[in-house]
Amino acid sequence: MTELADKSEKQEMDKAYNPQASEKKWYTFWEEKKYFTPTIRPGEKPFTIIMPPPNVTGALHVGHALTMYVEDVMIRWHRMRGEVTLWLPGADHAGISGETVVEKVIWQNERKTKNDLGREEFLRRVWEWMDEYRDTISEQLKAFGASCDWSRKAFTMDAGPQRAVRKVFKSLFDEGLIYRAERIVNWCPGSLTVISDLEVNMVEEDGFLWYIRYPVKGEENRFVTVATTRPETMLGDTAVAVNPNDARFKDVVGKMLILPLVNREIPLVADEGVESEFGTGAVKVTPGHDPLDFEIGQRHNLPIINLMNPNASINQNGGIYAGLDRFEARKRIVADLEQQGFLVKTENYRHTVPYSERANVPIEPLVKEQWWVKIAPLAQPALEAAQEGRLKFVPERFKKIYTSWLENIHDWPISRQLYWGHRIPAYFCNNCGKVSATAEETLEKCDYCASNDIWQDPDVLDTWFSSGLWPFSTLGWPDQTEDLAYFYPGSVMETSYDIIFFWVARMVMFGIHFMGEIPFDTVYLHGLVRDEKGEKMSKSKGNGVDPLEAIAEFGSDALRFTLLTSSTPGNDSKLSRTKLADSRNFANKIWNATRFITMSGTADLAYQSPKLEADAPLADRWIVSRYYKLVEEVSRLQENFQFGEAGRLIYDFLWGEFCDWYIEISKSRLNSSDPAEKRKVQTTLTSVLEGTLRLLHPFMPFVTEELWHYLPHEGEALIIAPWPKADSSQLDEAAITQFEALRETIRAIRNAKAEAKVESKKVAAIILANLELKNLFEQEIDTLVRLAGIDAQKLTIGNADDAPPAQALALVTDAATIYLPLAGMVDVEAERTRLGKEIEETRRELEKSEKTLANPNFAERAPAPVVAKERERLEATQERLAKLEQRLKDLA
RNA sequence: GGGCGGUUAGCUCAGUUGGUAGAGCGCUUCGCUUACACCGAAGAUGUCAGAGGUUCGAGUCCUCUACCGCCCACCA
Repeated sequence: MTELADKSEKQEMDKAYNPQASEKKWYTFWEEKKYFTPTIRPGEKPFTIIMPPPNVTGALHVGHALTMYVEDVMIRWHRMRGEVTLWLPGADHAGISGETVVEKVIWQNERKTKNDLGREEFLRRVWEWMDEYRDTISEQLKAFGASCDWSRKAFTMDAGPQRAVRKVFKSLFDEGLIYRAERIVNWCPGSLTVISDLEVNMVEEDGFLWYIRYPVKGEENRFVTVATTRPETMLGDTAVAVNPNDARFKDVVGKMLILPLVNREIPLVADEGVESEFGTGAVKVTPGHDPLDFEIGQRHNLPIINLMNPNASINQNGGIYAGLDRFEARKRIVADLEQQGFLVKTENYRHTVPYSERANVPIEPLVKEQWWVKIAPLAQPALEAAQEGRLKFVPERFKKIYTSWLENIHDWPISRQLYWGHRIPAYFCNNCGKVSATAEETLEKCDYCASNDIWQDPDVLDTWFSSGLWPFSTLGWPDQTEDLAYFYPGSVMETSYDIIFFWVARMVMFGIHFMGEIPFDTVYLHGLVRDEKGEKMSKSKGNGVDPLEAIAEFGSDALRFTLLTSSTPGNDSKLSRTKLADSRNFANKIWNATRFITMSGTADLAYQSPKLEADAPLADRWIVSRYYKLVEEVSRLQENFQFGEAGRLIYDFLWGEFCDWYIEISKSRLNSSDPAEKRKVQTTLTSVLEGTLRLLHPFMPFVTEELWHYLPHEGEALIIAPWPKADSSQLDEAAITQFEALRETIRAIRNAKAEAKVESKKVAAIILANLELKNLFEQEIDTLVRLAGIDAQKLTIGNADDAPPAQALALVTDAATIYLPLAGMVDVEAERTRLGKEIEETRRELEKSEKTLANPNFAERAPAPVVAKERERLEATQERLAKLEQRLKDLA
């Protein structure tokens, strides 16, 4: 290992950063050194993130990449702060989608369905698939640079989590919080299972509203007209309902109607649930296939007719329509109604249709006996945790979304008619007819009559049931393990905002119920990653960015830095190639900065942290001060989960200040004939860079780790190097303002040269300034000469009141007045115009300042520092204006 | 029908205790200065969606409006 490190120290650096070479090398190094595996230190509060387990249904997408990067930023940061840090990785068996994916593959290869194979064989195939893809996912996580503890990796179908699931089922069953009931459920005719409301998407579609008249029994030519979007369900109508306050129907309520086509008698009932304003005010009631109708049916004791086969074709209860698909039946029924004179009219109608999220077909509401979780007793404490502020949300607005969902929560149907998943640990007894639950792998005999003539429920549990236990099932629960005691509750739950209900809420409910504590104190929610056009990435659209491809082309750090800096918490972001290229360039920039510094011969330099030295040159004091400011800012932002902003600040510092200015300034001192002088500047260069690499490490772990080993350092790896401490004793505010003056001067000269299109690289210059700044410029002659492009022989630094030269460009800054006596620059007229423009601009600024200060309320109410600053600004502007005006006068 | 988010330079977006608008890309003009052309220097461009309000002062707080997007919801 140290061999590896030594090698990078000695090697001559390449001209450009090569991510591929570095990424594998360092990940292996970190892993072998076991940096990802925390050492439990009793009494110390650890920082813990349980990774949202990706579905084992294929490769990871960019959304996963963002998840991992955000979590890894937190993890690496806390690890560097010296905390016991655990990031526990895992994978989810993904119930329906897992089953569907494997079904598809088998169908493609063998033209066989899961039923052809049978439960056992099918499950064997699913396991094969899962084992393969779990490895793929692990490989991808490694490519991301995820510093998670592989020794603790978990899978929702592992023996441990399986045991946890049974234990929870059994407990809730015993507490009466899991019950079995016949209710209306969302049936997915595509995947042939029940799904929860959360798995249903409402899709707006153009459809029709059909008006059908139902004859009133025994009254010639009297009808009640209903409006419906689903005429085919009329076969299962067992009533028509109207609002009890609807005067139009007062005298018909209670009478019987004749159901057209079927000729069955059904009552006209009055129910509050009916909106008089809609349609005709009368609604057909199909308790077997509509949620509202089901409720009306419950209230009025209406019979339930199930019309559909599992694949949503009409069953034998549909009479002559039996065997038809529901949409085919719709056409026929409408045609028949029309033909027989029952169809009053057809209106175009835009409405929402419930679709199964998984199979992308309209769901079919139907009545089925299912297992349910009675949710209110679990939801209440989860709600309170948020309301009382124990559970925090980042960004805060999601708290409201979370609480309002819990306030209106419905019972949770948990059975799924699948093979793949946690088999429901409930057994039916053929002898006594009762049902027993167990926490064991199998149950031998009925809990009630001890008969062994029992059979297990064939269904499995909703995948979110096991996901909800994730924060403690991964730590060994129900056993009281050391991990569980130490790492539960976790610190942050980081995930995408679209699974607050599915997952976050359920973890909180189960966590409180079974562990007595919320499973984490902070929920951090990131947004969706979209494509360049802002569209949601998806496989079907083919617009998804494959993170591995992006990594291959730009590097893992580039993808990470891009995703982290182009988003703010909770907001969606767009990913584009130009952004990726930009981040790659940044990695290359710091690579080359390091290369430049080390090429000056820093190999034998002893490590030290950036140090402010009173007698050091201005630039040194400046960059060290700026570095410590950065440390403070970045740490603060990390604390507040503002990773994007933190990353951007480091970028700006490294590129805009360290490289553009400090390295440039350092060049002449690196060439100094005085070895001590060279050492000094090298020390500042390496120490500031080393410190900044630490700050950057969570944002670009690979390149920073690689570069760190080329620099003087302490310890064996950057990943475990201590996070820099902010230190106000290392701040020299004066150096910052002075350096600013120097920068301003250099920029002014560069600007003037560019605008005047000066050919020669070095120009003559006369800089006039007040005493303090004059001294500064004299000390910084070398910097001025080199960075502004001044001929050292033709530089004069004088007092503010020295006589100005006649033939020269005049540049007025707050720091100084600079004269450039440029050859051929004798166009007095042009110079006058230029000065005139500048005077005009300065006057505008002055006016603004004067206006603010003239307002008596400003001085009275604004805080003193703000007023003082405004005064200073006014004075500086006045001075500048005076100088400009003087110059204009002199030219005449 | 409720609720939330967005609307800032041509494009993509920052801008968290309210104090005279920023970055990257793109564009223009220079430049192979011994780290980097995945580079350097200089430059241009904003009624911060609109209207009102609070305030000495509003991109930032409040109200309303418009457009875009999302979430929730049993008008068939």
